[in-house]
Amino acid sequence: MPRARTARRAPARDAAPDPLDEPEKRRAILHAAVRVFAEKGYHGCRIADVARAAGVAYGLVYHYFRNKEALLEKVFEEQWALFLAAVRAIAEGPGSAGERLAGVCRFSVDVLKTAPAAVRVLMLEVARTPNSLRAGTNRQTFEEALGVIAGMVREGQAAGELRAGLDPLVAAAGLLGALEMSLTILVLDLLPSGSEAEVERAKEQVVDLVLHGLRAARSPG
Amino acid sequence: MPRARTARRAPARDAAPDPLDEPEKRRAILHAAVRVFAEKGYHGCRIADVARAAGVAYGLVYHYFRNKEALLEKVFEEQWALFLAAVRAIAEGPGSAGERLAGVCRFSVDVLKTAPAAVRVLMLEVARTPNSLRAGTNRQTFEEALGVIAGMVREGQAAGELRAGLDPLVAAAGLLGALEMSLTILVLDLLPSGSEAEVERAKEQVVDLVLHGLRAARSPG
Amino acid sequence: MPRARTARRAPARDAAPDPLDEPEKRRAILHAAVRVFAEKGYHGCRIADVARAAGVAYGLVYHYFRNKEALLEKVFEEQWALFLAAVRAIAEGPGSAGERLAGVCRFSVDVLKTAPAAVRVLMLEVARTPNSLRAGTNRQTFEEALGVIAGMVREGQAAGELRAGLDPLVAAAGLLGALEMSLTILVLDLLPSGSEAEVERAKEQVVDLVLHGLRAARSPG
Amino acid sequence: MPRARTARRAPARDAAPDPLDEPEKRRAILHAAVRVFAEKGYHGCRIADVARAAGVAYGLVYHYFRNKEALLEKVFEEQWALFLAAVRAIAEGPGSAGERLAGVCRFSVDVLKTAPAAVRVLMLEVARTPNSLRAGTNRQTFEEALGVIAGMVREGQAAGELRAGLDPLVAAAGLLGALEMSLTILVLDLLPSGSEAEVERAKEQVVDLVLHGLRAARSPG
DNA sequence: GATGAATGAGGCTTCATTCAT
DNA sequence: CATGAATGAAGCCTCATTCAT
Repeated sequence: MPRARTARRAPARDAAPDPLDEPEKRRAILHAAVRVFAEKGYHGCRIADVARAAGVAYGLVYHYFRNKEALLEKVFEEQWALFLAAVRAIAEGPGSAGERLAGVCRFSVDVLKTAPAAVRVLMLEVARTPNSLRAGTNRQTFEEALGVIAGMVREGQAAGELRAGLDPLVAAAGLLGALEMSLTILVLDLLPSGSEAEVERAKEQVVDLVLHGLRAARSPG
Repeated sequence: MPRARTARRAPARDAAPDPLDEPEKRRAILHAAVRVFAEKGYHGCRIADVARAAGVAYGLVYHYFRNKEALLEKVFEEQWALFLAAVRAIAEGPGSAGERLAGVCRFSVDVLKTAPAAVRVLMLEVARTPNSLRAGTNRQTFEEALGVIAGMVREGQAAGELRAGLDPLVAAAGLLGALEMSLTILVLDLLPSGSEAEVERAKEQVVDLVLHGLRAARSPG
Repeated sequence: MPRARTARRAPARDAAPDPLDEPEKRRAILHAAVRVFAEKGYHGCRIADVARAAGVAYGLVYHYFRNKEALLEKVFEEQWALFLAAVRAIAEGPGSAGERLAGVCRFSVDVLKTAPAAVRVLMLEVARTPNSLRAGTNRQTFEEALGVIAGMVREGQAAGELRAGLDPLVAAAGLLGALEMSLTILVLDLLPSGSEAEVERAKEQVVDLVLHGLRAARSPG
Repeated sequence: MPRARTARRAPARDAAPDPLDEPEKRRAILHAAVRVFAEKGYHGCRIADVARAAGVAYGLVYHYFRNKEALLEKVFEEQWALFLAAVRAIAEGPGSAGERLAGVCRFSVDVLKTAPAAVRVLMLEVARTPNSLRAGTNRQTFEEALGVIAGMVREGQAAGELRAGLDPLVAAAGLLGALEMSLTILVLDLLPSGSEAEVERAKEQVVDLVLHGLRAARSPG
């Protein structure tokens, strides 16, 4: 009698399990980790904090993840994967390159509203520890995101819609950077972001900045 | 009995001493801290690492700085102060707003070539730990830099040189962010940066991107 | 309703079950434990290691044994019981005391060839942890073995075959000790023990040493 | 001004410092470790126990020793070094080979009276953990001791004083083993060892056993 | 000033053991 | 019987910080 759906292979500590089959508590731990890392920072929190936030026993974290760092990796991996998937969907969707790049910006700001904690982890912690961006899955995922965006830039340039001469990689990095720092000052409340309208406005500002740059259309300079 | 010339006010742990009178080893510690923080990150290094790199006993670090965090603050303070001073000099110098903003970008990339470690500290660690940007001198310094740049944007807008409608703060953040991420991919070698010429080219790309944005001047879109 | 043949008394955790009726997996666990304890030592292995080696889930170990220590006790008990039974058989068999003691030595070395892991457990772990020989079943079993051998010595002394004046207990301990250390250097490969012949020779050396001592028959001393 | 005697090189965690210059507390820790390991066994004690017994702070143990295992190694090393030195002195001293071997046995038993804790560590813990005798300094030291004793046996055989035909290594191992097990039963109080006289008697028994073996001089067998 | 021995709290990690299925 | 997810106490080790010299 095949115990099909319930068949659960060995916990496979740290390997990404089939989402449909993923133990509920493993997910709880990952969700809690996002919140806790976002709140107190990777170095500022203890595994115990994550476990408590997840409502599980201390040791269970180590049942599912090799150690604290592996947990962080996993969190990054998942968050970036989500982001990357969305960016890909936009990149492969309809619209001109400029429209799609604008879409990426808008999406990013929207996520901030929906899941600020996740964004903070991505923004404040990802890639910020030396040797984090420099190696491993994170770097790879980051490069992929960069590549997808650079690809859009390239398309736009080929279509004559975007300015030629710009290195697509530099452009992509600039876009992500501008995006990130803008989100950061939103997160840090350097910019008024209380109301829906304010965030909406900030969103268009970012889009505008990245697409049109600073200079006035018919600048005297 | 006045020990006139040697009269050194109480070590003034952690206060910035008169540069001319600053003990050589205090300076050595600060320099070492920049390198070590850049190399291994604040949390990834021990006071002993800094002391060793400075060639002093680690007790001495505590002679000059209240604790590890105070040392970090001081490092940030100095690095940002240098950056801020340069940005201010450019901001108050000659040229149109656009030219001066371009100057800031060029200066930043140049610093990277001269002192990559210092830049990495600024880029990777500053403001990236939750509660670090959110409070303290760092945030203040960051806001100042943001303000100076936003000021230039405002001037440019007033002069009709830069596009009105853009929030100067968002623009400033975008500029810093684009700058940072571009530098980051340079640092991470995602962009070829071996030769002088390559770095020079990257520099102009960044300037270009920030000032003109992505869209072609007479885009068909 | 008597479940006659299948009637298995409550698992009787840890009690030695009727050998004929012993669950196969219980035996597998015990066998695995001998190997694993021998390989990594009691403290150096986890219950999970034993379970894995036995090919069962580690929960099952607790089905059959109260805890890790009880498992160790059981392993010792079985190994020593086997050894003790053999020694007893020899002791009660034919031959002079000297011949029988020689038989014990020969048997011991032979076991090493057959089941080196089991010997290592006996040699390296038994009784070596403070409080292990000092109390519990192990000590008792050890004392029994000592007693049986001392008995043979006593018989030999009574028969005038073995030197009087020697404390039988000291003699028994000396014999076991010499045996153990000799086996140890075999196990550790301090002595060439690759070939059958070499082991055979070592065996006779040990017998010789214990029975005749070091001094030459008509020593000048 | 040369600070000759006080000149203390870097702590050299774990390296054997010049005895004359060894920090008092380092010595205290080593002494305490011998006692505590002997009392509760390596696995049965915590670093905190050692620190408390030594009257120092927890962390100081790690100032002088890399970790718990390194501390154990050091303890073994020192104890074996002392034993080895004594054995060497006896081996190189006057007397026939038999007399000197007897001297080794007597010395060993005497040490037990003087420093039972140290002996227990040597007896019960040394070489008893798998992979302890098998590698590292311990094995080497053990082999040396074995070699020195085997050397005496060889001399005795050459002089016709000891029985030829015996493998010196087996003989040395047998001697050490008999010695150890005899000491063990003394330590474990399987043999009455309360009074001075009893221990003295046991000592001669061991000497007798090892030198003359079990068999009666003119055994009927 | 300078040194590094000494301190001890904090936190990660392990792993024996329990228990629901 | 069998499984392995879940628990949590225990203990090793790190490292910021203090202090006597």
